[in-house]
Amino acid sequence: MNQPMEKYNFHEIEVKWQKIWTEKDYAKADDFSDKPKHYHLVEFPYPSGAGLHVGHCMGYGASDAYCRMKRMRGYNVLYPIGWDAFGLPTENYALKTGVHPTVATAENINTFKKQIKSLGYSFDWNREINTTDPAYYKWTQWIFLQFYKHAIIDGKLIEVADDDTVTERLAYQKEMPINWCPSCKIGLANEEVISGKCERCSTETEKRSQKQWILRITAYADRLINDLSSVNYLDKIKTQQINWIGRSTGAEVMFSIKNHKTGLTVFTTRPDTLFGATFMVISPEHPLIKNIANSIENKEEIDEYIREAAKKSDLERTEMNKEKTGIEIKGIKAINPVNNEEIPIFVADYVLASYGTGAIMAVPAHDDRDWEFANKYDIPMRQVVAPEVTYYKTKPIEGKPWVDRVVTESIIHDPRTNKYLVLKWKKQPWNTFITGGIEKDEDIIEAAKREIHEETGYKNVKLVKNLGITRPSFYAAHKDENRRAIFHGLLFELENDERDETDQSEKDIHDIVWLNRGDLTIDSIVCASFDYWMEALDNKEAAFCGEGIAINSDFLDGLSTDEAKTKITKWLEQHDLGKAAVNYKLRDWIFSRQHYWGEPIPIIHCQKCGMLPLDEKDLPLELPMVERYEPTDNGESPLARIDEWVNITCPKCGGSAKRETDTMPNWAGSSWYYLAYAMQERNTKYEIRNTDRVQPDENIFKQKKHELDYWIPVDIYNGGMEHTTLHLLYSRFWHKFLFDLGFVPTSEPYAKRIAHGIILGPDGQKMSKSRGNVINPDEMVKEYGADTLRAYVMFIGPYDQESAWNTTGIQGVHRFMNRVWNNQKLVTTQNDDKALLIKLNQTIVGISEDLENFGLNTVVSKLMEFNNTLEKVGHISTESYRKFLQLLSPVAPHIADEIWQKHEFTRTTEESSWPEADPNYLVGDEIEVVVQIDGKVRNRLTVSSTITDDELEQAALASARTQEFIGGKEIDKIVVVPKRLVSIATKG
RNA sequence: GCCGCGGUGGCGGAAUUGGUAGACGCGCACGACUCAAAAUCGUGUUCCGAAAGGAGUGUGGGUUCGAUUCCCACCCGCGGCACCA
Repeated sequence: MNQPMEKYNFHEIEVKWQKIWTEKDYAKADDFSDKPKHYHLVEFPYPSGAGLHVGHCMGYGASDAYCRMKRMRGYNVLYPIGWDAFGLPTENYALKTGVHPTVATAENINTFKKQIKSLGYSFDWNREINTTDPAYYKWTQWIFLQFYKHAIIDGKLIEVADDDTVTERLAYQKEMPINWCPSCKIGLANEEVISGKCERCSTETEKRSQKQWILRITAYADRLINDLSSVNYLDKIKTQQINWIGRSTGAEVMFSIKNHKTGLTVFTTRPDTLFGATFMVISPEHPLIKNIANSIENKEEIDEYIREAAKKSDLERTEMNKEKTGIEIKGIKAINPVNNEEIPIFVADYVLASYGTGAIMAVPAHDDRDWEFANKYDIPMRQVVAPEVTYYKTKPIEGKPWVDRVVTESIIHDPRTNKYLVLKWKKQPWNTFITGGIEKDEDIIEAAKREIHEETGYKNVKLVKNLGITRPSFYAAHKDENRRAIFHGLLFELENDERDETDQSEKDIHDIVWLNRGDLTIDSIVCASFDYWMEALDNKEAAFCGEGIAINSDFLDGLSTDEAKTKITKWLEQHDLGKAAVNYKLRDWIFSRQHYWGEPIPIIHCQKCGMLPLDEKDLPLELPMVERYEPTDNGESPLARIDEWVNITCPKCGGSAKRETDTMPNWAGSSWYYLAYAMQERNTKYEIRNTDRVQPDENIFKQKKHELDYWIPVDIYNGGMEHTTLHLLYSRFWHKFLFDLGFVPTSEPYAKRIAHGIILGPDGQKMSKSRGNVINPDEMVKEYGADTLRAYVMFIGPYDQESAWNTTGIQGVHRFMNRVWNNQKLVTTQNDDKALLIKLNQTIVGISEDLENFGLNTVVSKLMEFNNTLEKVGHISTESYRKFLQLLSPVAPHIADEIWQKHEFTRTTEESSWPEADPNYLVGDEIEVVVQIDGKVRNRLTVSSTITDDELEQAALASARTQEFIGGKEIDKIVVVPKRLVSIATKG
């Protein structure tokens, strides 16, 4: 190849190879093979009018590189693509232009397809799916019907008869307040409301009551948490799922209401604090208000508050969270079942109707929200948990006996001088507050006063504040024992100077000193509870929400929080006053939308027979053509306007009936699409259509059982971080349901989930049209080529982090491609230099590992490093060059194939196998070793790579430079790290 | 507030079973080519210092022969959740 190098004409090369790959059907996955399978899923795009986004390139390019490598390694790879095409943007477009969504979708898909193909991604187009294709959504509807026809009872899936109106179906209809977006005119799932605003248009949502279809995802809540332990997701994703489901364990407690038969049941995670409940709160929507309306003395006031609360949008309610409001229900009292205390009941909107029982017992001393509320409305608090403190100055000593005590610790304040009294000890270098043990049955205040009198002589002190109760552990040196003590902190005020002479024995021990607040510090005073007392002293106390030791709680006293929870729950169960209970933040999934462009819900409403599922053989229930797409103002779907579609005869009684007019949400079609890919090898072989050989009693999942058994689970699911809660949770839920039905072989759909970061605009801001910082992949392909764009999005930064687009960065990668192209001329028949062979083999090892771990930025940098070495060495053998092209091929497949072909290798790079490193060429003959002296690098030695530790140590010491830095000092220690370094520590 | 993640040159970022900090790329400087520019190629580029040397991975402490990596405390940034009892 001595002719002058022709220019790197990437455009020509890329078009050429894309055509060849398509003709060869290179990416085709085979159902069943002797090869190991790899099912690699990327999130299928929503074909919007805006076209492909560089963010898509990030995910698809990374996965494409991975899949190409896997194919070279001999895997039967399934890497499919399709279209998640139902949804609002297309409907809005239709609304504006009158173009039917089907037409707009087809156009958009065309554009997307062209763009995706221009990037050379190796998708298996034989398995392309489209959620808006009736052949596809037939099965989305079919799965919905299965939800309707089944229930989970005692953890088991059972079938529910059509006329059964009692059993709780997995799909059910219910009148309920929904989040209504007045702009989109659509009901939103809780998940689609972001801090009170519509996820799509950011309009404030309203509450609206409407009949809605709901999927009972909560029936799977525990499994959705527990099964996370069996999958390989990023911890971040697992945590997000767990938090979203929000499982809390605790107890339900029944409070009775004085002079009423009705009770009030609450859910609490802290039943151990039951003795500290000083009031109760119910949500404004709570039925109790209706049930006992006649007993309420301030009914009007309450009604007004409820009306106000109902008017508030979710946004207002959350914004209001700075200041809690509420109102006491006068005329009724609740009775605390453990001590029969009468406590007031409030209505307040900080308690949510939708969580737990919609009512709480309020324990202001141990809950921030209750604390705030009690403070505002001046409700008494009672501490029932003492925080445990281990005193840092005198830590308990293992092996010493433990002694329990109850102690008062008093701080005396003199308001005239604003100083605090401490005892300055004579024999010990410390100060203390006035402490003393409490005798049996002695009043705490009296005991404290007695102690104050004994130790200071002051006769007239007045208790001004309870500083709290703590439970410190410490070592008491004078008795040589460990102590666990309940400390009562008390603040007294000195009323006058009237004082008795103290005993000589007291005078011998300590003096009395008055200090300013500023001189009371944790170091100057021996006091285990110092921080707690000072917080209270400075009026900065807060609810103690942590765990500790139960106090003021009768039979729970002395127990740890965990022990107390167990004991009180048992007690409640024994007395039929409550039970252990679990609650979730996760709500059931509101599954209906009042829109046109979605899957029709296949249900029939007959006046006589009630609700009926559409017969499965009548699926798919196709969307009718309409003229107008606007949702109706009363919130009904546009389908409700088409009389000839809505009105049908009841399949059961033959009378008049109506179709359900709600459609499914955007999430429906994507909840099972990965199964559809696996069930559709090619259109010629099998089409998912109701017109072909599906028997009435058969379904596609049964027919395609072998294919599903072969492909499922998805081995790697790569997508955006933004879908890691909702879509992932929904599809896991559907999959578990299908697993229960026996249609899929695993309980989890995705063995591994990875997520890529987003690409920001060059300004570091999220790309958006309005900011004008959008990078168009088409333009990048035109200017630099697909290979450069592919390599650049890999090189841009760590795969899972967000990164900003850098215009000069892509130029740098393009320069690399050009250099790769030009370096073809360096291929010779000469033998390779050893240095090049070593670099090559190290690169093979490094890239293989990095690709496997999605360390894509370093894959590219390692290719660059090798290229740099090649340029320095100046020549490369054909054999080594082939290996380099193979390593390059997943990242930049077009240029790799083109050069490969020019060098007249048969087959394409992809058809070749992944190179193996030669272990003989991973380390050179000579290595550089570092000598550290007293922790600093002082010397570098070039030694044989076979050197032993002893030889290395000797070589290090023998070096003149080493000796110079040791400078005659005595050597304390020498550490040799084999073939890496020698560390010499000198004395002094 | 709670949970999670992170903080390394002028910039994006490499390197963690503790073992040469700054790979690779960008930018910048100088040089070659050119009438000139762009492109390309070469050399250099953590900071201070002429050098010897010293300092250095958010801050402060600790463990160690040795810490970006481990431990403690703190500061800052980002992401998620947010009155979930």
